[in-house]
Amino acid sequence: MNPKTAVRFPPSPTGFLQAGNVRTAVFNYLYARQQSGKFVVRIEDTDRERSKKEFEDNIMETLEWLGFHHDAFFRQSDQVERHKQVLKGLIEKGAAYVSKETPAEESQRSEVIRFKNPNSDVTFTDVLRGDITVNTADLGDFVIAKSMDEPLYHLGVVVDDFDEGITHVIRGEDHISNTPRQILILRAIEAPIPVYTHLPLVFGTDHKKLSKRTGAKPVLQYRDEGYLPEAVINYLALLGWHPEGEQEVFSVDELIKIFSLERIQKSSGIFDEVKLRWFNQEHLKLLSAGQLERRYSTWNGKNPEVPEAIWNVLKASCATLGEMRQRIESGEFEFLDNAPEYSQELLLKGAKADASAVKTHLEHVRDVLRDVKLFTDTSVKDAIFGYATEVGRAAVLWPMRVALSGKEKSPDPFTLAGILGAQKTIERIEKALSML
RNA sequence: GGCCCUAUCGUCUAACGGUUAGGACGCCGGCUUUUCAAGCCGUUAAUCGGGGUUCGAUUCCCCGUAGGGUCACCA
Repeated sequence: MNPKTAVRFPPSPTGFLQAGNVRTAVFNYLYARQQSGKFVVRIEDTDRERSKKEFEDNIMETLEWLGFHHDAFFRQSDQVERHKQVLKGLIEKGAAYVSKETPAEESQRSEVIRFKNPNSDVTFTDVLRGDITVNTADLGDFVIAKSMDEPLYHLGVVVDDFDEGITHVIRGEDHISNTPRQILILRAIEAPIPVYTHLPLVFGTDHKKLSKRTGAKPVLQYRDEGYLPEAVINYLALLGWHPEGEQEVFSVDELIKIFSLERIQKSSGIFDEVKLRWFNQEHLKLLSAGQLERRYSTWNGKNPEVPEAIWNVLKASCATLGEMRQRIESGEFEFLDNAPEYSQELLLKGAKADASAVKTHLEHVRDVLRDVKLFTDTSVKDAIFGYATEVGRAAVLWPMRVALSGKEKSPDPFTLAGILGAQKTIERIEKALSML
């Protein structure tokens, strides 16, 4: 670990983690790992009223699923004594003061701690946008604590970032307007100013900041639907950031290697679930049949009973593990174990040939297959394909496929033959023959 | 409304000031080992508007316009 770089991901446990939050986590994590720096997770629970344990659990479970392991973890509520100490120092210096108030609302205190605003221009440098100057005068003497024991957000953030040695603050651009007042506090406690990178926001299809209301799902729901964490990370990383070149599918390790703050986009992006699906399917395809089966089993909690070759079929037609489960559990592949029932009509439907011709073809196929020594999908294909091409592929392949599957739609006949093996394949062709 | 940020195909994006403005997703079409997929090939589609600067602006500057963010004793 390189102490030169430290970043943090500080969600407040007032809601579940959705794609917008998680993308911030992705950028922070990628940057931390690339720099061999420290990735700090901090639960911002200074608002005791709204903070809920279930949300903290959701946050930690999401990070765990993504594989974003932290190098340090703490809750802001554990730092109250430290915040109190800083508050005292600030008041002694005259940088803050206890202010008597007339509560406008019932929940408000008659005494709060306000920061003495110098009412000046504050300029900071954003990695993406360059210098940003804001006049803090219209902020007034803002409240930094409700009481000595109840620090508020800005105070907590600044002190905790300082204590953790945070060097890079990578957060949503909705925090740009918070930055000047945080810098004011930073100066008052004589803490170094971190490098700021304000990320463009992630919008929903309504072009508004992603939120629960606008249909943002908890990211864990994508896990439940059968998305792979590496696909979610890949998609989110490319939402608002782009490497050089035209490659889009990357492993997490590759992303860590090539990520750069400088190439982050300045304008907001819309979360597109359709493209996420595509990324997921691409990552699914990267898995071998064996790997896929293991991932599926872990995800589904039990071992599926389908032949290994089916995983390759599933990969070509499903974008998520959930879709695979649906296909498997619908009984679609039961025909592999039990000889299928079907009508003569279906057997001839796509053959573009009459019954007697089909009969001749299937007899030929049967005879040829009896002589195939090493019975695999490719050897079956080698044995039959030339003949099929000669007499018309549809006339041979369609009935053969129906004979093996009993279905209008299925994997191709060679794949099926390979899965079923010589005996079953020939038996099923015999059965079809008996129907003609 | 004040302050701040942003602006390339529907979406994600590429393009040291000089490209027929490129790629990806989706859509549509075609090809194929019949069918459903996958794969391959192709089509459709964009520089917000107006002024500058420049031999030359997607690119730099200004003004509009549009979108967004933020203005708590929330974070």
